[in-house]
Amino acid sequence: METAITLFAEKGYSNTPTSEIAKAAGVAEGTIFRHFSTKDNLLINVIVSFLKESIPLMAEELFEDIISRNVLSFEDFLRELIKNRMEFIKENKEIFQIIIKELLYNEDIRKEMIPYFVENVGSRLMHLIQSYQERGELIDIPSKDIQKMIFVSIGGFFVTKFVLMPNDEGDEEAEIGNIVGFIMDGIRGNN
Amino acid sequence: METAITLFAEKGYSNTPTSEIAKAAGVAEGTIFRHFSTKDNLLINVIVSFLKESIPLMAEELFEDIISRNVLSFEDFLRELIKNRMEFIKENKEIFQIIIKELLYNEDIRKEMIPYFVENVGSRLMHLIQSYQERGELIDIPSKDIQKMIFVSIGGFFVTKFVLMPNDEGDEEAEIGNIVGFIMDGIRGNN
Amino acid sequence: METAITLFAEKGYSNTPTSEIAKAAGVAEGTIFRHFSTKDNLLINVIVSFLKESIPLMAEELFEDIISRNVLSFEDFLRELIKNRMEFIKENKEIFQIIIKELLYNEDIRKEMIPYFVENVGSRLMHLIQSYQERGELIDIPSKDIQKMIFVSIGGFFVTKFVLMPNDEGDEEAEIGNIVGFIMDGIRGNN
Amino acid sequence: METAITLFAEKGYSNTPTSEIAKAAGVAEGTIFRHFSTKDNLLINVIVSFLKESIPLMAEELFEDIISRNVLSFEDFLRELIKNRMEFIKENKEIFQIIIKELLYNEDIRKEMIPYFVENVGSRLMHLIQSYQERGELIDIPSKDIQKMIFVSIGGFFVTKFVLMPNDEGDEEAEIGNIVGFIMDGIRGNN
DNA sequence: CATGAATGAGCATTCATTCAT
DNA sequence: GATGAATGAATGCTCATTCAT
Repeated sequence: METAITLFAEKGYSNTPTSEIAKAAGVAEGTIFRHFSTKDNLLINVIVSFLKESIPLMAEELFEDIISRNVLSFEDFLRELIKNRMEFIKENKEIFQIIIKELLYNEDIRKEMIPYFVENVGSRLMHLIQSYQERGELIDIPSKDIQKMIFVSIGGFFVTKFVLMPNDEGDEEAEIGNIVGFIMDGIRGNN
Repeated sequence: METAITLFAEKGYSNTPTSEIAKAAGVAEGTIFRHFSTKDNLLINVIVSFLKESIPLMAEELFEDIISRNVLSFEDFLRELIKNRMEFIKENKEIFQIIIKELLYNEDIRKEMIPYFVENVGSRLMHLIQSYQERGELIDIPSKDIQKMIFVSIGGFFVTKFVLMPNDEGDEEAEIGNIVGFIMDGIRGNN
Repeated sequence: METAITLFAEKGYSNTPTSEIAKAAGVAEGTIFRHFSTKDNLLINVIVSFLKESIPLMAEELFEDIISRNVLSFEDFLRELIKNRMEFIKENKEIFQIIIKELLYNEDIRKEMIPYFVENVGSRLMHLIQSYQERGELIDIPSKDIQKMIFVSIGGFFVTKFVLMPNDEGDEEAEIGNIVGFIMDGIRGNN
Repeated sequence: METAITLFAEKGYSNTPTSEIAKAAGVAEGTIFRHFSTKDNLLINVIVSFLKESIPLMAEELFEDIISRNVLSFEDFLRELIKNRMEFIKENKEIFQIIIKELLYNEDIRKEMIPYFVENVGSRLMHLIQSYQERGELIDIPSKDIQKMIFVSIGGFFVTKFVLMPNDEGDEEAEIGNIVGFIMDGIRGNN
């Protein structure tokens, strides 16, 4: 699976022959099929086992904690969320690239992943947004719209940084500051 | 090329055999290769000829006009920009899907398109942003950062709407309002 | 198709790789699939096009002729039938072997061929038998039973001669005499 | 071996993976190879151990008995033979199907089985025929020819009934009567 | 300039067989 | 003796590309 992740990330799923995966992994081609039965299944295994690990973790670590303590401002929460996810993706850069690519390319994966993500992450974020809205920290528009903006901004940021332009180095601290500022206050000048 | 666009959008470039394109287009398979010499080249032709048409148009129509007249607020400009591009993408939904998909999947295309786009659209937008910054309408951070936020927000919005979830109908007017509001003022509550 | 016939007859359908057929036929492997799309389809083509040629021929040449003239004894008819079919099978030995083998091995082919054969050959033979029965030349048991005996005897004879023991040379004239005598009069001694 | 018999009969030898046999038999795949060393060898074991059991039995039960007592007419002997073998095949339907199929498909098996069968069953039958011929009960043609007719008729009957058209139910008593009558007296009318 | 048959490298998958545990 | 993971050669099939007509 590790070898597959590396190769899929490099050349894309459908441009990576199983023979190459086998050779790179130092096993026979048959072994791959004994374990995963299908090349498609290997991809799904790679993705699912990553998500299974990462999404609950993310949910636990961040949301529950924060909600129960109720200590942070939404702005601080956002910063923590982005920092935390950025570290995570940096450690799992390759598989993140695969997921993003296949999300667009592969309808089956799209159909399975989007609802899974919305359900697990979306619903928690939504509650959080609502509780901050009640305290007046966030604007009073449908929480679903706020959530969507946040997803698009953070997702777009990560996709740009890790998939579209993976070679652009930037000052991460500053980038995070920028995006948090942007999500919170937009770009309007204050005169 | 029209047939190719339709099929590439439907099933993805690498899952569309040239034989199928030929049949659907009512020509012989050889004819495709006489004109484009390579399947890759057909894809590039499709994308490039679309961009050649659309980007200058976009540049002319919007930027020059606006800058010379100097009449709109940045918020109004943004709204016009998004409306205009939304119409355009709606009319060219299929090829937009292709470009987004291949942008992620195909390194060659990514390497060719991103600089082209940055140069043609980015530079103009940058100037515009700077002139609005000078008037104090936009915050005083590096104009490049502002531009990036705007790209990510608008791009993410379009990708979500037309590629990731093409079946979700929504109130467009409201959506545009939301995103413009978000880009300008973020999500912070006003108490 | 000729090459396929030879190889299928030699080693059996499922033990003959398409690669070998291609090589032996002096064409590329892809060419086989361009024409027949499937290995199964190649087999079916081989068999069907043979049957299409042979069965109507057999029906015309023998039955109609004989019935209309009404000249032969059933014994003479049998002799003619067997002689004629023997020549035919000798000319098409290989494909006969294929058909017999696959008839047993391949349920699909069995399900298609038996009814086809019964309908085309069986019904004509049945009428003939009945008309000979009316004249008292044949015993008075259900014509279907007579037909079945004849099929089994002639079929068994051909299968033994051309498939099971293709290397046993024998005096054909005598063999035919034997089998006609056997079908007509059995093996009972006359004391 | 029992599991193999069932599966070989169902789908044919070469369409039955050893993995499936192992699973259905509730043993590990390696175990099959520990016992039979080769898939081919498993088939041969299945067939040979069946023949070893059945042919001597057949020889003993029928021939010796009959010859020593010398009581039956050949017609009665035939009837007994067919009845007896029919029961036997009904009890071993699956393996009979396998043997018939592989007899045609597999040259090695054909080369081994036909001589074995001829030697064990053929020679005894030949003697029997000769003794009946001496008494004038059977026609005076080479006993080998009579034997061949009988083999083909009975064999063809069983193959049709149990392999080609295993779903056709029929009145067995009548079928046996028909075939015995046919072998003894043929189909000629008596006027 | 269009055609479409031919090509053959490339690929996912199967399966009999081996062997360390 | 049994196990079952690993093996890798073999196979049916696909598809971009070529080229004679």
